[in-house]
Amino acid sequence: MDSGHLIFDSSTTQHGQMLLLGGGNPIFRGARSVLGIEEGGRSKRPFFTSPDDLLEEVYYDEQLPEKKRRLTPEQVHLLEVSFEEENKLEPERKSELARKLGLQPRQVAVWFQNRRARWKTKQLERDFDRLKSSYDSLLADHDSLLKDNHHLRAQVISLTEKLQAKEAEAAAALGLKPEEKAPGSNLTEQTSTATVAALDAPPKAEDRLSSGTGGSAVVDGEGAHHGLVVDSSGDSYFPEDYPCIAPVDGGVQSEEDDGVSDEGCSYYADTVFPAEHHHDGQQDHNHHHQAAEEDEAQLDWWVW
DNA sequence: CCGTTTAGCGAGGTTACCTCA
DNA sequence: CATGAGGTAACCTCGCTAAAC
Repeated sequence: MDSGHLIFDSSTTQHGQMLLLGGGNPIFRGARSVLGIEEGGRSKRPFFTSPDDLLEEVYYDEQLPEKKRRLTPEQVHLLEVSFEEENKLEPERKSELARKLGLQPRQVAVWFQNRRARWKTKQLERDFDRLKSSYDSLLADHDSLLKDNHHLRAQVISLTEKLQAKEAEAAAALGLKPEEKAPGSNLTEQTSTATVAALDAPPKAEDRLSSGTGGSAVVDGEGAHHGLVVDSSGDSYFPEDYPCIAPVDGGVQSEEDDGVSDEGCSYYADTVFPAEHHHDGQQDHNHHHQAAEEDEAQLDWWVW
């Protein structure tokens, strides 16, 4: 099962050292041949069967292992087209492609393997960018809300003080003592107290999170200006045009779809955002209250 | 049926070659 | 010309699966 390294196979050793010939003849340095690679690539690859082969002019002329060659643009184009159709390669399609392209089936298989790896790398980069911009937007919203809150609180205090002064004046005009309040004056106190309390209190979980009105407290309103979307079901914080991001709730990807799908799906789904931030019908209903309490306890959500 | 062997494939990681700035 | 970086073909290892025995 192990790869059969022939003496003159220039494949690397376990530590990446080259097996060089005759003191490291540069001619054969790294000459990983694309010739004679048998399907499967784990059986013997017929490079030089004996040292004598190397000394023959004919071999040099005709059988010198090819240096690694880039595929031609035409070959790459056809492979790309095929990859677009399906990023996995069935044996039949592999043979067909190899025949069309004049390549070894093994080369086609290797190209698809590498292509999937490249696709995955790019996809991860795209996902990272998306997540970062979402995070930045949310952070900006959060900062903005904190400022608003600060401003409103100052206003409440200021207006309350003015009202109290007016009440004192009214009481004086009626000849009442300062500790005696004019009729209805306690209403002002109650109102201002309630207002400040509202500014102090952390928002209810159902206000912060996606709700029936279609959005979180953060994302509602200004969030929309940043292209952020919490849709009516609260499934995703990703923009609507984000291609095929899996629903966060129950968004467990199938085995077949393990992030390497050709569908352009994100690698991130249920691991990115806490599940409790998304509605999930009955489960959400059952845990809503508890989750809200935990949120309030754990998050420094309402910071002055 | 059940365990073992074999072969193929995919993911993840690595190496070495090639190209280009 | 030398060199370092980036892209990529080819490879290795490991795990999994299915077919054959």
